[in-house]
Amino acid sequence: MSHLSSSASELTVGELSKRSGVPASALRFYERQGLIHSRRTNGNQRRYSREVLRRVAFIRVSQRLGISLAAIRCALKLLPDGQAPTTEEWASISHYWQVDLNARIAKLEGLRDRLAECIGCGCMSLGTCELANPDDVAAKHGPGAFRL
Amino acid sequence: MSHLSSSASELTVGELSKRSGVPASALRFYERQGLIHSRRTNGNQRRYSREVLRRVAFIRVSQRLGISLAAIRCALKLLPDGQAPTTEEWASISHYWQVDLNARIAKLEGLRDRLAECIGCGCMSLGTCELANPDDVAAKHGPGAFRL
DNA sequence: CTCCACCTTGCACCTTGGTTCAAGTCAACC
DNA sequence: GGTTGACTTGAACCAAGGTGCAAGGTGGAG
Repeated sequence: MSHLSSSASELTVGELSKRSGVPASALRFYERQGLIHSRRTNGNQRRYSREVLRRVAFIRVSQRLGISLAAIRCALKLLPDGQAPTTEEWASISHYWQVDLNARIAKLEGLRDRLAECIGCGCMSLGTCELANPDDVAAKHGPGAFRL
Repeated sequence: MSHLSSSASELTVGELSKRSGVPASALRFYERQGLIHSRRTNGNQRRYSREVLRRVAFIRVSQRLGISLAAIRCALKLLPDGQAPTTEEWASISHYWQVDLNARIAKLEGLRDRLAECIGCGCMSLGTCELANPDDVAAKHGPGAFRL
């Protein structure tokens, strides 16, 4: 057996790193940001419970979808304390992520279509072009995705 | 007449800022990044030729499409020295931007669809989920056609 | 008890796209 | 020539999402 048991009920940060594929520095960062939590040993070392593994998986999947850590933190706050999401909770949060993805897709499609028009008109005239004059000034505030 | 002529053939940074709607600090930044250029007066002040106005418009439209300044700089390097893009050149560059937009849209759609599958399966299991394994690492040596 | 791998902390640094500030200079008008 | 607003520079700072390092502490095996 190895030196820090790999079958213990709790994980060290290094073990969590290996098993999740996430660098330990990132895990410490997530903890500072309040996305995951750990217990401390007498000697001040982190010990993670097994459900944190699922929590980290959730975080990485969400990030891969382009969700910010701030929004992920908001989502995780909706879950029971320190628990990994159940299947139903995961499905419910994923629904928000889907709405967000669809909104981003729609936005890009809108831009693409306006660009197509714009190529035809060759405008670039700063006063008249829709692309040059972003009307939707409000679109850039808050933690973006996830305004509940 | 105002203090710095607003009808001169060259523009000061403040005039360019007002006419383009881009903060002077951003214009200086673009110049440091090599996206726009200026002549200097004896007293070391910037003077922009009028075509820079169109160049800045091009930059802002491109940014609005989600193109990075680095990519915009590459695009602008394809143009004649210090000239604003002609209509044809603008159309030709815009085609690249369209390809880029379509690629981003396709990527988001792929993620959305995989998320939809994933919600059904409730996997989150780190070893088998496609969303959790961006590089297809797990897909190769798994039990065959089993996906998700 | 020793050894050594692993852990702890804080701090500095990276990228992108800028903003803000302080100190000093230029140019136009009177 | 003097006033005043616009201009110049570098440096510091912001957000996000981390990485890397140095100095020192922990903990399990032998």
